[in-house]
Amino acid sequence: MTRGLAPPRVLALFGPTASGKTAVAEELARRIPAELVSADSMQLYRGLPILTNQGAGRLVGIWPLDRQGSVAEYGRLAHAEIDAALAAGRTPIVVGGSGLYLRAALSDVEIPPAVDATDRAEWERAYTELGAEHVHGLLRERDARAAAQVHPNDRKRVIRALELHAAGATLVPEVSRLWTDETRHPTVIFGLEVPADVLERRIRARTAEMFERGVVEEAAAAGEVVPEVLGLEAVQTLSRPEAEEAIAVATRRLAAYQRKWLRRIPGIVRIEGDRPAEEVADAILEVARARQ
RNA sequence: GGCGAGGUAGCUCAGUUGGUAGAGCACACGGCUGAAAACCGUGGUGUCGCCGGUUCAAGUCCGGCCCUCGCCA
Repeated sequence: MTRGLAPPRVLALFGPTASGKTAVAEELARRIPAELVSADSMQLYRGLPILTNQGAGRLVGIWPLDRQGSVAEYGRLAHAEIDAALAAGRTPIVVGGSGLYLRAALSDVEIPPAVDATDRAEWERAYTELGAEHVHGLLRERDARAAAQVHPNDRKRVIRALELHAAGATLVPEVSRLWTDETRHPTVIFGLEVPADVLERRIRARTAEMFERGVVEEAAAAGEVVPEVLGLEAVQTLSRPEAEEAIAVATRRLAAYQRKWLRRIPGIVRIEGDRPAEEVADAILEVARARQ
């Protein structure tokens, strides 16, 4: 089979860590001319390929570990990759487990602008010196809608809302387009879900495998990094059994978190059960073609 | 066998002069438009090792037993 897909010109695959996204994406790429585009906030970084489960695809390992990336920046890169693939007659398959990143890749929703770093530092100081309630009160006077949405203890968002207001923008737009089914191109999004016990087994196996593949050396070489990568500190500071346990626990929690995002994505087609990647890939193509 | 320490939530542990069992982590649910594997909110899930005694009232005091760890034999 060599033809591409149209009108659903973009496919997206979402699912928890260890749900088998990567294997399914690779099966799809064998069946149609495709380009895999990662929608994973951690795989963007270069230097921890084992710990972050990097596979093939665009937007994998593109940033050094000492930089602070952002969704907005990722979104622009993803748009360019998707459009380039389409221009080349290939089907972009967006694969990832970060819900916000997936939406940034598929939609053209503008994520609010950057602000002056000194502004942020000032709000940080105000938050520390005057207290959460006081600063939240300032936000209520300036942007009541944002204040209603953000808890006073949510330091990051209170500060973000204040700096956005100062820049003439808002954290909470009157009409949100982020979690709608709007996409830049006709798109079908698939959500992979596997039973909890299967996921647990795969997480354990994958964690053990990381150590076989040399995650300890990888982590030692990385040193101190900007993004908070799951398990990095554990691998650097704990014994292997302790680190394996810590990573398995954190990965299980991450998978639960990703399941929440999966349910939040509008129009997602859920594929459930513990099925071989070939079978899932066939099912996905069948649904995608039915929408042509 | 003797001496010592201990047994309380899934885990690690706190619990004062006896007065409605509680922290962290885990877990569950929810929020989250420059960090999203981040951040924030809510929730205690228990035969206090077992049996008996004292007491209005026992995780707490008394007696016996069981189990774990350490040291000595």
